[in-house]
Amino acid sequence: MTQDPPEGRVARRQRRNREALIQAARVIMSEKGVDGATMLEIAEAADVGAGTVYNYFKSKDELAIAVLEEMMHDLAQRIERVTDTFDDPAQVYAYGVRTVLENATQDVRWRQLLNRSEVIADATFRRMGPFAIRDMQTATAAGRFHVQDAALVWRLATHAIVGVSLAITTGQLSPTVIDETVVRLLCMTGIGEEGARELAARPRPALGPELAD
Amino acid sequence: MTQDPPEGRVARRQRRNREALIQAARVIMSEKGVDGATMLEIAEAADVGAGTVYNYFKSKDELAIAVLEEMMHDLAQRIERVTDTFDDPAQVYAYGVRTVLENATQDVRWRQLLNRSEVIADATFRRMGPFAIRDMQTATAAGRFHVQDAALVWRLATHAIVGVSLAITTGQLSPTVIDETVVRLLCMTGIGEEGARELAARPRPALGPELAD
Amino acid sequence: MTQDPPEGRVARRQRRNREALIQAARVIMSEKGVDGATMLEIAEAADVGAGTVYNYFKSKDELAIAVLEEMMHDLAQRIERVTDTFDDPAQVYAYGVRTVLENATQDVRWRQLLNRSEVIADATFRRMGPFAIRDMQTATAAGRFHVQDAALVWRLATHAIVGVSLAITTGQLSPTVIDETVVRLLCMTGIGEEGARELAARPRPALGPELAD
Amino acid sequence: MTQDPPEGRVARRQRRNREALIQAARVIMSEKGVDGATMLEIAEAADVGAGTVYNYFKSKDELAIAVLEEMMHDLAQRIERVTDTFDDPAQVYAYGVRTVLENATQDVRWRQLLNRSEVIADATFRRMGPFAIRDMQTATAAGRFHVQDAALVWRLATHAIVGVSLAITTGQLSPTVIDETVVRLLCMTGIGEEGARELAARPRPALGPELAD
DNA sequence: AATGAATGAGTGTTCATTCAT
DNA sequence: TATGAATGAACACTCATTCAT
Repeated sequence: MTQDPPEGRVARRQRRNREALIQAARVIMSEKGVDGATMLEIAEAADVGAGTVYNYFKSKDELAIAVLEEMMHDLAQRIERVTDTFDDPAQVYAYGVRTVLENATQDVRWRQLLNRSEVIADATFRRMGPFAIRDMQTATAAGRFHVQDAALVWRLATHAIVGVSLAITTGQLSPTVIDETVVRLLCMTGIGEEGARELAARPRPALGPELAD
Repeated sequence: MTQDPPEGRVARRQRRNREALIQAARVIMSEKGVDGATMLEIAEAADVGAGTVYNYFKSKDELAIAVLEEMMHDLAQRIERVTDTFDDPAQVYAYGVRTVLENATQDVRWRQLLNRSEVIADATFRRMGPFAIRDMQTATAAGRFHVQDAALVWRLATHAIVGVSLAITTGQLSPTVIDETVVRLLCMTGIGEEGARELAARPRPALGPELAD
Repeated sequence: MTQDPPEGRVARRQRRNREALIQAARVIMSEKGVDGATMLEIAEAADVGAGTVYNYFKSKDELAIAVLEEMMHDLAQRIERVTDTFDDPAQVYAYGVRTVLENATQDVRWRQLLNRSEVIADATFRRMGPFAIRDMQTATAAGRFHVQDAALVWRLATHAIVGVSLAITTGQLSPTVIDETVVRLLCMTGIGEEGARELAARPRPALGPELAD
Repeated sequence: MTQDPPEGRVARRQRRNREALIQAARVIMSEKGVDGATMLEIAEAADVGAGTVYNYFKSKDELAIAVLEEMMHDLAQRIERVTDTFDDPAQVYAYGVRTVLENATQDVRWRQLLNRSEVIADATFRRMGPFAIRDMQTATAAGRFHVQDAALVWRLATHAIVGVSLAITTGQLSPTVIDETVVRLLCMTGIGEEGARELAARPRPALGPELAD
């Protein structure tokens, strides 16, 4: 009964470097935007050589994507922490959908990070998918939702969310459409319009603060 | 009986150029961000030579500011169009404050346009000031507000709005603070907390669409 | 009856710059190879700013192609100077074909300049085409050749030349195949094998020296 | 009764690595040129780690030299195979000189491999020297040549060959000088101009193909 | 005032080489 | 000795800005 071999020094340094790079990029890119951040300053902030960044990320773009995914991971955990106490599994999913949509709309960094919707949608799908899918399945088991292919529903939802949020942040849509968007996305779970409206109208506890680095 | 002395050809072309440049920059910078937009492509879109831009704007930064101000001007007009029909002058101001705050929070372009809060606050103060100040004075005359130096109150409000919106868009504050922020800003007019809450709670008609270029 | 408007100062400087760049690149790239030459040293040798090079050539590659074409142009002129005195028009073409082939094989710079055969073949086709085609047509008119579509024959010849020379310079073929290659290429003109052999066997005056820059 | 002490596993692997590296470099550098080839891809093609290359070659330059020498070794063997059947020992040397000159002129890889003449001359001197010197001595013993210090003559010849070939490949000399160059180099052996011309004029069987890797 | 060629500082990225393991 | 992660110098290329015309 051996444990995992106690991660060698090299592997440890690599993990540290990778994380340090993502954190440094997260801070700097959030401040100045992706274009404003230079690879050199990120490298220096992470205390590695200029070329080392490219041992971990093939390009600045890939680093930006890693930062985006890290932020999504964070968000997912903050959502978990709130929904932990919910009794109704359907409400867990509803809270998640709403929160993701609001963040996509209001956290500039999501857009500042990448201008390409597909990338954001993809990251959202992959990083938050496990939770969303689990929630839908739980709610379906509890008889609240009626979803067969939860992954598909989540795929549809992420693209819809990103598309709408893009339209809002570029002034094509008014932010007031958020409420109705949530209702429509909940309808996709087969809960019925009444149920969807009721879910969407429930009071929503505020999200905890962003995790420190 | 002549009209305004028929603006000479030169002056006409200059106005056209300036406006064309702002419109071109608005479109391109909205799409690609300030950094992503090049002065050359803006010049070409506005159908002027590369160097000509600098006859109108001292730098790319100054052009971005002009675009920001243009967008604020637009927003002010769209607000006017809605509040035109309001009976209560206090509500006019309340609607304006809330709308500016929501836009500052949700329209990425404001931040994408400039990273410096002071500049945004300043532009907001100057471009929307005439309306806001007028509204406060009207409401004061009607006995709803009690404001002596409306310009000062508006100055305070703009900096507060921009600061809070920055905190929201960078994840330091939850978007849910918006409601309370509006109430507190209304309190500054001397309407009293009860009145502020009541004003803030009134239904808000949606803003009209952005003006075409 | 006006002359060409006496080329303005701008146009003059531009021509000077372009030529200076090509000459500088020709010298430096010949010495160190394309990869070994840096755009900055070429710019400095041509006495222009680092960025200016890109006003004339979209990329280093394009500059290398321009140098290649310049060298072909030179070669064409040196061939002309020799063949000027030939009586037999067929011999003019024969001399040209042989000389191009020998140069392609022996002047490292052609290969050092570009590693891509198609580009070399294309440059050869375009820069020497006018001469080669004219020669074939003259020889056809004189009853020596029987060529309908001279451009096509020249197209075939250039690709064949470049392909064979590549094989020779990479050691796949022995340089001794050059003689037979010339004969076969001459056969394409319809002069018949005997005639081709006779043409190929004639003594060949040496080419003059490369033109100074 | 043991043979050569059965080269230990270590020594065997070392020889294999060194050879594999040279072969890999030969192929890749021939394709892309020295600058175009990266040490990493060479290492991978030879199936060793990136750092391992430096246990065998101090630098990329030194590896390129090793490749050059390997190619010379090859060439020497291919020459041997042809001259094996020659009766006149003087002709063996003559064939060798001519072949080296032609190759230096026509095989781009020699120049692509290294830009410094001295290095090429040196490699030629060392790798082909044993054969050339032996041939001169044999021919002297047979009364055909009159050479006292064969190594010196070969030293002179190699520098002359490389110098002329450089001039040809850079367009300073016409390839037609090759014939006369061979004659003059043969004269250095004391065979007399007549003899040299006669030797140079003899038909030359083609070289066999390059050895596969 | 308008033009667009010239400029050069600044950036992302590559890669030969080193070195700790 | 073999490894491959780390390094940083070097380079192609972009683009805001200037300035001669």
